[in-house]
Amino acid sequence: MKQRITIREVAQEANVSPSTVSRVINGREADHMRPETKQRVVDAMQALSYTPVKAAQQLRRQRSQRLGVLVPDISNLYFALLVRGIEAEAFDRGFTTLICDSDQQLGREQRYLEILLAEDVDGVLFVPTAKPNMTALQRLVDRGTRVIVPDRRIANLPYVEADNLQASCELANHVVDLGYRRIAYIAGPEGVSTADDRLAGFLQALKSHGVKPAVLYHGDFTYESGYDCGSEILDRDDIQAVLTGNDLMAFGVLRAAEERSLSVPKDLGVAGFDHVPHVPYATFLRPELTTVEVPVYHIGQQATRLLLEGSDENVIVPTMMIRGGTCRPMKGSNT
Amino acid sequence: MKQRITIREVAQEANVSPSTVSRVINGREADHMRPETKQRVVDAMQALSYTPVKAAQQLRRQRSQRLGVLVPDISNLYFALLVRGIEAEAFDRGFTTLICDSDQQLGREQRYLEILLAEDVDGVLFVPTAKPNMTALQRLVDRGTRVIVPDRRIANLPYVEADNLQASCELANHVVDLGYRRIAYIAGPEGVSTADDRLAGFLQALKSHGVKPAVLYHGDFTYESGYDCGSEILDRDDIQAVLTGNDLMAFGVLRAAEERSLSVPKDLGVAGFDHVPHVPYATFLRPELTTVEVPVYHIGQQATRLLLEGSDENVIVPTMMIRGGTCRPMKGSNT
DNA sequence: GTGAAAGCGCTAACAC
DNA sequence: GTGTTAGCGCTTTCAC
Repeated sequence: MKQRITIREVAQEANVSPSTVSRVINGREADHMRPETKQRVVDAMQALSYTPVKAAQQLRRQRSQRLGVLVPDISNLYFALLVRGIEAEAFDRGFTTLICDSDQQLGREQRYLEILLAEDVDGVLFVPTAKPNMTALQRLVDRGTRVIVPDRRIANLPYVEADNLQASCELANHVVDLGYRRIAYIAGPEGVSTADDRLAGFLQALKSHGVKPAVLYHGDFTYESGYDCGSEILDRDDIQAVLTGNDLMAFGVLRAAEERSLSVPKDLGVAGFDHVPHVPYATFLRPELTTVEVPVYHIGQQATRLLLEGSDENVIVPTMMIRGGTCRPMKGSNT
Repeated sequence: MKQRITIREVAQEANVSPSTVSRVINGREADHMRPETKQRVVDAMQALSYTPVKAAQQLRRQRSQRLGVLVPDISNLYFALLVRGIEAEAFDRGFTTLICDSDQQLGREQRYLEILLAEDVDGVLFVPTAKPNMTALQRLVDRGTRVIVPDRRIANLPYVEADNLQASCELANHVVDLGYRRIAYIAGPEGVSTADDRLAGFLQALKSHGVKPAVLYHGDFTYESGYDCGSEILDRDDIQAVLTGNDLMAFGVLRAAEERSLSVPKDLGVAGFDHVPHVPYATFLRPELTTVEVPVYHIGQQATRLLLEGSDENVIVPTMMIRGGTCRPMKGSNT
């Protein structure tokens, strides 16, 4: 267990003072440093394979070059892709990311917000589970930590999200245009902006066509809730199409349809939202789902960029409608 | 932007010295602390909603209570589940995790190993992309950082993995028992122990039955490589079954089969390995795949446990064979 | 039982 | 241009 190399030893090796080494580390050669001095330092660092100790830098600088990321479930592909977008952008800008998984539990979420506070992160990307815990969040904000909300809207925090309302509206329009009239909807959990917006878009589209929603359920974005609500809906026996707040619930509906020997889309129309399983093998899903693609990776990148650039603006990213394996861009998606 | 609360202010508020506060923070009341003193401190911490600054603790203690996790791709469900297992176990033990995504690039992997060194993590869970970068790794080990390898074997580092060889062998036996004889295999990338072991198990099984592998390809665990190799294999027109090193490549083969109007399993047998898409909607994959379930989440937990308990033993976890929606435990899986 | 004091490794005034 | 010095917030001997 080798002893750790400090800035002093590098200084000694290079025959300079610690501050000079520090200047090199921090690219402070702008203050007219003699090139040969710098070279000596660089060589010494190399020779000793020196790496500055982050904790010491952090303590001194009062900045960590570290971002906190708090998501409900990282093994949910939706969030995994979001995290990858964040991570990629942060890495490019020399930041590391502290990724935290609240596992959908408010207790853990709260605990993690406290940890992020103690960890002294320079910024936080926070995707709340449901109703976020405001007190813990407030303490972060009060300390001057910038917080941004990817894929959601809460409180007065800046956000980056897809235009869920608009996209959901277009999707519903499409379904009505296809001739479906007795349409059921399974929304996501109330209070989550993505769920609320998608529901609102659906309702708006139907209203504009003078069609009344046949029945409305609230699920919780899980496969199981889609299956449960779907089962109840299909037992009514008069529904022509079911739309859902996300793809996972739509899969639950498909399962319920299959159990009733309903063929999709012949006997029943089904549409989801978010197009998460855009992994290659999604092409093997039978039947293929009509849905809207939400560019989560891009949302992650964008949010990180805004966070690090200190911008406070809100951003809406474009979506794409997916049907029968073909995509057509939606309004405003020429970016 | 409120000013950060320090241990001194807590001390002042509680009318004690900083050292006493520190003793409370670190549960040092074992050194016979007067209960009322402790209470005063606790109250003061509460009142000021004080959180110790991690960087300072870390600098002083020379330990970070932080684990580094380096994986090839976190949006790959396989690794996402692994990471969740790690994260859950670490969280329970009061450790935070620094999750790093090498994006399959050796350069990034190297860079991240250096970052983890500087971050002063107490341990590293490292899933190398392919041939790991030994120099960077060595520096970590030399510094006394414990490194464990989940789901893989490299160098002389302790590891936790499934018995890929045994499971692959049983799977291949099953396929032969079903009557298939002209069997092709698409292995994962050479040098990755999971890929090598699965290939070895396959070969061993066939040998024991006196069956010669019809043809052997090496893919790289991606869907595309499965599709490419699968296409070439199926163009030969004499293959009865294709086995692959992981599920993703098997999906590529399914796609190739579909394009040739081959029905699975009627015209062609296909089996994968790892059973990653065990999300609910995997039940909608058509056709359903025969495969082996690798308990990655559990591997992550186990590895973290061993890492934190300072154990150097290697662990093999049991697997499960999946066919037609039913599971039967494999040899030794009574754990 | 509790306090005083000395740093952990680094950066940033301020000297010179 | 480069060195000296004083901490960042905490833990941990060592006193008493």
